[in-house]
Amino acid sequence: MSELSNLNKLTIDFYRKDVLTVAEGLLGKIFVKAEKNVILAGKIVEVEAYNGVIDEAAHSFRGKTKRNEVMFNKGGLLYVYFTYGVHYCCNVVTGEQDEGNAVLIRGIEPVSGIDIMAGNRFKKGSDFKIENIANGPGKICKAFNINLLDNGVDLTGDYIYILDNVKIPENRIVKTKRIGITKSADLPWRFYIKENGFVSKK
DNA sequence: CCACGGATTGGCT
DNA sequence: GCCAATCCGTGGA
Repeated sequence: MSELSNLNKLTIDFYRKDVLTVAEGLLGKIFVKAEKNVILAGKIVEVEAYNGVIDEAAHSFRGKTKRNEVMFNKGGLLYVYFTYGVHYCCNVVTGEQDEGNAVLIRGIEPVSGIDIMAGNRFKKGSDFKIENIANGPGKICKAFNINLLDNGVDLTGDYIYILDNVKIPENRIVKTKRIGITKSADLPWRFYIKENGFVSKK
């Protein structure tokens, strides 16, 4: 992969597309959180698409609420939600106003600020595997220190953003059913990079 | 009002 | 493999 400084930030055009197109397109891109003194960054290796119109598993399916209102904006925002009373998960809002579409980020391969992310995830001094830092949606938010304060952040800004990178070829992408849901469970809307060790589950 | 379960994770049996 | 953690949205009484 190129140096991060050589990569361009994804622009609004990327996000205002169909949710499945954006989901697949996000694979291989570099998710970045620029904190005061450190850059946290990693390659997106696993995602799931959620559609507010035809997908009962989407938070937006039953209409706008305080929790999910960010999902109904135009694409290009970060949607963060709190679940199981314990974890945060982060999503990329896609498409047009009031569609309620978003892509859940489920797996990230750490690239920069790895020691900081490990510190966010594990007790100081404990042994860990780099593969286990951000191989799951809750783990990603812990590693990147993302919470409800970051809900609605503009991804075209300078705080949390995504860098363009080489497109993952179609034959390197695995498409399967989504994980951990019971409604609309058969939709093949999970995408991950084949044989990548930072995917949450096989 | 109350009960239930969720786009999860990690610890313990 | 099982289950607690622990908040909040949803649905039924």
